Amino acid sequence: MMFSQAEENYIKAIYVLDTKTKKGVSTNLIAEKMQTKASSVTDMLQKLSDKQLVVYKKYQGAQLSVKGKKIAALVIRKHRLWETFLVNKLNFSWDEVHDIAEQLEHIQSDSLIDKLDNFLDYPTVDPHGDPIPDKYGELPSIEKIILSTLQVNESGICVGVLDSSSDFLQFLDKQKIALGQRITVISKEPFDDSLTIKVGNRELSISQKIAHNLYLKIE
Amino acid sequence: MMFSQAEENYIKAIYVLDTKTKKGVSTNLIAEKMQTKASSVTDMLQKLSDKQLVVYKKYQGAQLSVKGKKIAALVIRKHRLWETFLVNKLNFSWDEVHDIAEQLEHIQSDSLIDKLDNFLDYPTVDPHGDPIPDKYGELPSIEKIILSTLQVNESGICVGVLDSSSDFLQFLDKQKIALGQRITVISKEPFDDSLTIKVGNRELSISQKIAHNLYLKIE
DNA sequence: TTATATTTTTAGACTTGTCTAAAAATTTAT
DNA sequence: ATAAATTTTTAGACAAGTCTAAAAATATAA
Repeated sequence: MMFSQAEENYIKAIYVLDTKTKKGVSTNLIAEKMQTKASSVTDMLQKLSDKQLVVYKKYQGAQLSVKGKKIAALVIRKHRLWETFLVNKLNFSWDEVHDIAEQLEHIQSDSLIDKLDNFLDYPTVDPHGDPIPDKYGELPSIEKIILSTLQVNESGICVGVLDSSSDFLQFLDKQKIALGQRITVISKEPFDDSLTIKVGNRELSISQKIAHNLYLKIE
Repeated sequence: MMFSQAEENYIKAIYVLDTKTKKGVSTNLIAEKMQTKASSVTDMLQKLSDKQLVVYKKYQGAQLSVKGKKIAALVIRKHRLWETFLVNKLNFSWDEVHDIAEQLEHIQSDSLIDKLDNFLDYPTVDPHGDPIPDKYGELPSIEKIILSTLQVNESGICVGVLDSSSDFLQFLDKQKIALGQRITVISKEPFDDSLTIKVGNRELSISQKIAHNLYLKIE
C-alpha cells in the first residue's frame, strides 16, 4: 500500500497534533498546520477515513487509526534519518535541514531506509534530539524535561529542543549552546522568569521563552 | 524557476532521445520512452513549448532549447550523483539503484547537490560509467568505444555499459566482468559474431549482443 | 434559551496530468 | 498520384488536490 505525498503530509500533521492534544484533532487545527484551507482538510479527512487511516466523524475532528499511526511514525523515521544524514555526513547545520528532509521523507524504498540507517550507525535521535522511530514504527521513549522547570543549582545535559525553528537554532549556535552540554541553573529572576545558567565554563542569562524550549536529561 | 516531476521527466526523456537521434524527437518515441500515450505527450510538448524549454511545431516533433538542455543535464547530474551515493556509500549494487535515483533526482535543493558532490569526492562518472554533468550542466566527454568494434588482439579497460538494465548488469556480475578491468579480444567467431575475450586471467565467450553493450577505453 | 459567533461541511470550480475516441495531417505503398 | 496506413493532434472526460462562497452544524454569550 502506498500513499501520496499529500496523504503522508496530512497523516504526519495529524500525528503531531494528536500526540500533543490527546483529543480528536479539529479541522481548523490541521488546516493551520498544513497551511491550507479547512475545506481542503475536510476532503482529505474523508479520503483518509475511507482508507481507514483516520477515524473521522463529521464535525467531530479526526484521530489516527493504528494503521495511520504506524504510517506517520515511518514517515517521521525517514524524516529524522535524512536529517541525521544531512547533518552528520553532508555537514549541513541543524537549522538548514528541515525543508530538504521534508522532501526526502517521501522517497519510497524500504531498502534505502534500512541501508541509510546502517550507514548512520543506527542513530536513536536526530540532530535536534528528537527520537527516531524504529522500522516497526516504535518510538523509543526518552525521559527529558524542560529547562525552565529546574530549580536553582539543579543541572542536566542538554538533549533536545522543543521548537526547532531556524531562528531558535541559530540563536543557540550564537550562544554556543549545543546538545550534549551540561547546563546548570545558577539563579532565577522572579521579575521576568529569566534565568542565569552555566554552560561549559560560561555564565549567561536566558529568557523564559528560551528556557521553555530546551530539553535536559537528568541523571 | 522550478519544474514539476512530470516536466522534468519529459525533458530528460527528450534529452536522451535527442542526443541519440539528432533529429526532432517524435511524439510516439517520447510516448514509448515515457510509457504513456501520444496524446499526453502532445499536451506536455505544448506546455514545455510555452515555457521555452522545447522547440515544438505541430507534427514536427520536438527538440530541447538551450535552457531545456541545461535543465535535463542538471536532472541527470542529480540522478548520477545519487546513484554514486547509493553504490559507494550505502552498498547497493549497480543493478538496484536506478528506480531509487529516479525518485531522488527530483529533490529540489542546490546546496544538497553541492554537498553530496563534495561528500562523494567530485565523481566524474556514475557506477555504470556514465559521465556526471558538472553544476553548469556541462558533460565531460569521455572517449570510449564499443567492445564489438575491437579487432582480435586489441584490448582496453572496461569503463561503461550501454544498456544498464538490471538483467544485463546481473549477467556481468555473474561473469565477474566489472568496470576497471582490462578486456582483450582473443578471437572472433564469424558465424554468430560472438567473441572470446580475456578478462583478468580468465577466458570467456560472449555473444555479439553482450559485446555491443560494453564500453572500453583504449589508451 | 434564544441569538450570535465560530467552525465545519458542501457545492462548484480550477489546475495538472492523464486517458479514450475521433479527426486531421503526414507518410508509405501501390 | 491517389489510396491506405500511420502518426499526431483535438475534444472531452476523469482523478487528485486545491480554492472560494455559501450552507449547516456546533459552540458561546447575553
